[in-house]
Amino acid sequence: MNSAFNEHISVDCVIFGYDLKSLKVLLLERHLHKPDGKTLIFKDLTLPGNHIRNNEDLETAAQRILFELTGLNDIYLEQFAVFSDPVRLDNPKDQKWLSAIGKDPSNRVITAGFFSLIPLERYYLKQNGNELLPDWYGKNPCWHTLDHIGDMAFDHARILATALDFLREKIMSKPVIFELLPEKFTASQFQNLYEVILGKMLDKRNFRKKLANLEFVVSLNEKQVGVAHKPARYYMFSRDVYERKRKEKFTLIT
Amino acid sequence: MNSAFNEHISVDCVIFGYDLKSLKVLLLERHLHKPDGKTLIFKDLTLPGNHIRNNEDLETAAQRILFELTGLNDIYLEQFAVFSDPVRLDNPKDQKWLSAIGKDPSNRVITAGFFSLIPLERYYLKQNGNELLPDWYGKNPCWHTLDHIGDMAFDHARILATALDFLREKIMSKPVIFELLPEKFTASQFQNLYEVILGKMLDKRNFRKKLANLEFVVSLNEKQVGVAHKPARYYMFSRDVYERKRKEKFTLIT
DNA sequence: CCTAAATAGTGTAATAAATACACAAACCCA
DNA sequence: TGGGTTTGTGTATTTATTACACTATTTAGG
Repeated sequence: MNSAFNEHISVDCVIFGYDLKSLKVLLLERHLHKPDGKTLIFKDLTLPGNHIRNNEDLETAAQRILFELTGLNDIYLEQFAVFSDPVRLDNPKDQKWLSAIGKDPSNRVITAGFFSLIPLERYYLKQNGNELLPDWYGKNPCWHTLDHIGDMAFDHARILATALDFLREKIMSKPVIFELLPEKFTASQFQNLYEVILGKMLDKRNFRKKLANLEFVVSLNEKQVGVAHKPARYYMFSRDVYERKRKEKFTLIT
Repeated sequence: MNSAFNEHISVDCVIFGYDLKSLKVLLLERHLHKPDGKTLIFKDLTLPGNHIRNNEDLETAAQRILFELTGLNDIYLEQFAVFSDPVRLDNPKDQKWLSAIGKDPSNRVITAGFFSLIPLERYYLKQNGNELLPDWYGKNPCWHTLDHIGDMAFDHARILATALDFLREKIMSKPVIFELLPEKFTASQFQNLYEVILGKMLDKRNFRKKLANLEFVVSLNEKQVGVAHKPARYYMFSRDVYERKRKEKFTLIT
């Protein structure tokens, strides 16, 4: 048991964030240059990922990657699927790229997809404090909105799509949505986040009625200041209350 | 790309069945004998599993195992988790066993857990038709109820427990429960299956009211015959109706 | 043939949640 | 002080949820 990389297994992280307007995902750039090191053959996007080490499990590997990229180590992380198509690395451009970086392009790699939710404000804090490598080994990490993402490496577009489906289902049954929000948030920000994830508008009054029934979303005696409109009340999520009050609903099937 | 086994990755199948009384899981026996081939060192239970082949993905490998074991190839199968603890094979008895069967006990193996639901009647049809190997290479496959399962190999007890949690969640949101029932079933059989999976009793009248509102569970004009009590009406699941009528409920969080 | 044993099948009243829908209130800025 | 902007609220209707107890239909057995 050592800490060398296991060449057969990798993890890829789909890291979501919310900037109070839209849902974002953190992606890296991949560049393939001609041997002269200058002429660009192609450029596309990848999910942050890496092979696992022989002494770590999948979750630990994903945590490692997240920490390297965001400086954060207490963020929401969950494995959501494994991608094991025997030909998942077999596109010509991916084969070229593997050869170029000195890997055996015929080596089979299976990857576990991890799903992570991060409060963007915490990322920006690290970034503004210069705690993050500005261009991360030339891979230039950037937050992308989900509607115009360019070409992606390997099967990463599929992994991303699967993660998004997973997110949509998850927010309906587990209180994970709060992992994307700042500690205190307004009802509108909360509603908007549901709307951007689900891709549909929700009725404001009915939404707030449901919100009022969520005992674990507690309303603070604090309002927005300095906004050019009626200031909104802040709410926060209480995990304590959630754990105590979660309802064991029996629903047959929905 | 060839069909040799990949020594790094395996799949393990948690195969559930329902005999109209209780929930069962299909397990194999593992025996370790002294080199004399007679004295038994230990005997325990394993989930059916195997390494994947280099030319198949995880799902295909799981299907292969299921087919070998049940003769069925159109049954419900879903990956539910990956087990990647670096020390998952490191219990002394497992190490001994790996050595005894000629494997390198220090080789790391990651396994994907698959979750399968099979209508027991179909299994018994195959079995009674002598289409199944009676003792399956000495591993004596048997359906076990979940309350008294003995010692299990590797981390298989944990995999099984995780699968059971997964099942409990899944039946509340997707129509998978019908995969365990015969084609036609009575309301009581249906309710009992929920009860044994969830481990709690449900109110009969309320259950039937919900059942009546499930448009995709259609009531047949057919009753039990030959039972020593009032014969019950049969129902069946209509996947067609389900696909057309499934409700897109918005629930915030439950 | 009558009875017992077993399970099926049904209704109501009270409470809680879901839906559709429109206008006044509070703040900043110019 | 008026205009722009976003917050925050209520009602009526329909639909689901819960708690709860008795009659009906069949076979088996004396």
